[in-house]
Amino acid sequence: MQPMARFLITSALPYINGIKHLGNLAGSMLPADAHARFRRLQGHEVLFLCATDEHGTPAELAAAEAGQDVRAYCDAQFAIQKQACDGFALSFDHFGRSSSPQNRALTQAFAEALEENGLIEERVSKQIYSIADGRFLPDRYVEGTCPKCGFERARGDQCDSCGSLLDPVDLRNPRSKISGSTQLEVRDTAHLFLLQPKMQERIRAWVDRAEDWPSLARSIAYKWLDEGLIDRAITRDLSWGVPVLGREGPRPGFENKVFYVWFDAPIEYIACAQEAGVDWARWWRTDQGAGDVTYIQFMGKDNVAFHTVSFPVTIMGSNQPWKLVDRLKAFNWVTWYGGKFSTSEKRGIFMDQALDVLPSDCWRWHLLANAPESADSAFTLEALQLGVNSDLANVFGNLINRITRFCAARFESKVPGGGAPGERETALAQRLAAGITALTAHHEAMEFRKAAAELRALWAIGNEYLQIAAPWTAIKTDPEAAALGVRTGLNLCAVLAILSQPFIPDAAGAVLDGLGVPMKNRNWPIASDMGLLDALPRGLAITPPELLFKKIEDAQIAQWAEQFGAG
RNA sequence: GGUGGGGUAGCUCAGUUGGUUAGAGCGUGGGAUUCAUAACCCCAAGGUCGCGGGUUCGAUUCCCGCUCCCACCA
Repeated sequence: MQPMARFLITSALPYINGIKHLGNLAGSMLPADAHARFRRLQGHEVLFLCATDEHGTPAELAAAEAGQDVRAYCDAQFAIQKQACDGFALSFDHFGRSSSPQNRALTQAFAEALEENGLIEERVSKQIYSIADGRFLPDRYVEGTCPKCGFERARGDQCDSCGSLLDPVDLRNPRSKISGSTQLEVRDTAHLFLLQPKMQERIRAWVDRAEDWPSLARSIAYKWLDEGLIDRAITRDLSWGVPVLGREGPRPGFENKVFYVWFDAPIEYIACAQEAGVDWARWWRTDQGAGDVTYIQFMGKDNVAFHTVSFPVTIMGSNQPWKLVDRLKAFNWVTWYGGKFSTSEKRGIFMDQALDVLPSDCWRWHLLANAPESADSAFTLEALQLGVNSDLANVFGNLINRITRFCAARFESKVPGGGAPGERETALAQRLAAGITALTAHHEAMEFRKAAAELRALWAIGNEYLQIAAPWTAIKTDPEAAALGVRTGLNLCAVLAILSQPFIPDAAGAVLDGLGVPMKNRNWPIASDMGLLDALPRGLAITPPELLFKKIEDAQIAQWAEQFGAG
C-alpha cells in the first residue's frame, strides 16, 4: 500500500448563463471527476470542488433577457446546472457559487491585502456611458464602424473583420450593443488597478519551478510574462458582483461598482471549500496543514493564463500562505461538425439534452476516451454510436452479460468452487497485472485517452479468456474445468468493474452490486495482488445485472442529427 | 503577426531516447464459435510516417526551409 496522500482538485467554474454543452463537460468537469474518483479509490483523501461563476455583464444581460432579477436568474440557473452535474455523476464534494457570502468576504479580504502590499492603485479612466441603458458599457458591448477598415459591426475591443485592437472611444458611429442606442458619451470613472508588473519576477520564478506543467500551460504562461504583465482594472461599473468596500461601508466613489468577475471567480475555488463546511484551512492554508496537499486544476486552454498568471498574482501578492496549484491539466476544444460548440449560439448538444437521450455513462465513456488532450477533438454522433456500441455494449456489457447469465443457468447463480488454476489462469493474471500497472500509470499522469484505451484492452481480455476457457463446452465433459472458468471469469469481471469506476461509475456499480462486492472491497487494486482472480467467496450468490448498455440504432442517430442540427 | 500544437493505415489516434518486418481501436475481407446484446474469438489485406534539403553508416524519429490545419495571444 502506498501512503495516503491528499488531493485538492478543482474544475474550471462553468459560467452561469445557461446550461453547459458537452465541450465544457469534456474539457474540464468530466476529466476532473474521473481523476477525483481514481484518487479516492486509491485510498487518498480528496477534496473535489467546482462552482458556478455568476458575476459579470453576460449574467446581467441574460437575466434581463429572461425578464428576471439577476439574483433570481442565477438561483434558477444554478439549480439547473447542479442537476445536470448530478445527472453526469460528477462527484464534487461541493458545488458552490461565486456569489456566495464566503466569496464576497474573501474577495474583499484579498483586495485589502493586495492594497496593503502596494499592489492596488485607484485610477480614473474614460469609458463609454450609455444614457439609454443607464450604465457604462463594457468594451465589447459597444459596436460601431471600425476606424481602420470601415467594417460596420466592429466591437469596442476588437474588429472582427480586420482584427485590429480598438479602443471603444475610437469607433465611428458607436452604439450600444445592448439597446442599440446611439446616445453614448465618454465619462470619467474610477477603478482599482492591480499592479501586476510588480509581481512579474515572482510569478516567473514560480513558473520556472513548475516543471510538472504540460508544455501548453507553460508556454502560455511564458508568453504572457515575456510580453510583460500590465496593470489591470479589477473593478467594473456594474451592480451584480462583489461590492467594493472601504473601512466602513462601500468604498467612497465605488458605490455603484463591483469587482471584475475574473478577479472574484478564481477566489471562489477557496471560498467553495469554506462553503463546503469542511476544515477548509487544512486544504488551502500552508500554515494550517495544506503543506502536504497536491493541488490539481482542470481547465480548458482559454483559462490557462488566468490560472497560471492572474490568479497566482492575487494569491502571491497577498503575501499570505495560500496553497498554489501544483499540477495543471488543460484541454483543447471539442468541436461540433466543423465549428465550435457555443453556449450563446446554442450550437451543439447541451448537458440536459444529452441526458435525455442516453445514460450518462455512455457520454462519460465517449468523451473521456476521446478527450481533447493533444489537439481539438471532433465530436460526431457517428463516433459516439461506434464507441458506445463497440466498447460498452459489445465488449464490456456483453462480457458481463454472458458470464453472469451462464453462471445463473448452470451454477445456480453462485460463484462455483472446484477446479484448480492452470496455465491459462496464470497467463490471465499476468496480463491483468500488467494492465493494472499501465492503467494506474495513465490515471496518475492524467492521460485520459490512454487510460481509456488500456481499460478497453482489459475488457477485451475477459472475452478472450472466456473464449479459450469455454466453460459452456467444458461443462459437458469436465465440470471442474467449467467451474474454474466461470469462477475466474466472474472474479475478472469484478476487477474490471472496479477499474471501470472512474469512467463509468453507474454501470460499474451495477456490476459490483450484481456480483455482491461490498463497498469496502471496491478500492483500486494493487497490480501485484495475486489473489484478484479468486477474491469472491465461493458459493456467493450473484445476480446477473440488467443489460448494462443498449446499442444505439442508426435511426436514433438520424433523429438526433435532426434534433441537434448536426452536419 | 507572435507563440504553441498538429499533419503516421479508409476513419480516430499511439509510437519511434535515430537502427532489421511502423502499432491500436473502429471500418473492410475471410475463418471459427454458439455461453452472450447477429455479440465474442482468430487471421488477413491496407501506410513512399505533409513536401524539400541537411547531419549520420542509417531518419518517420535530430536540424533547417516550405506547405497545410487548429488553437491561444496580439
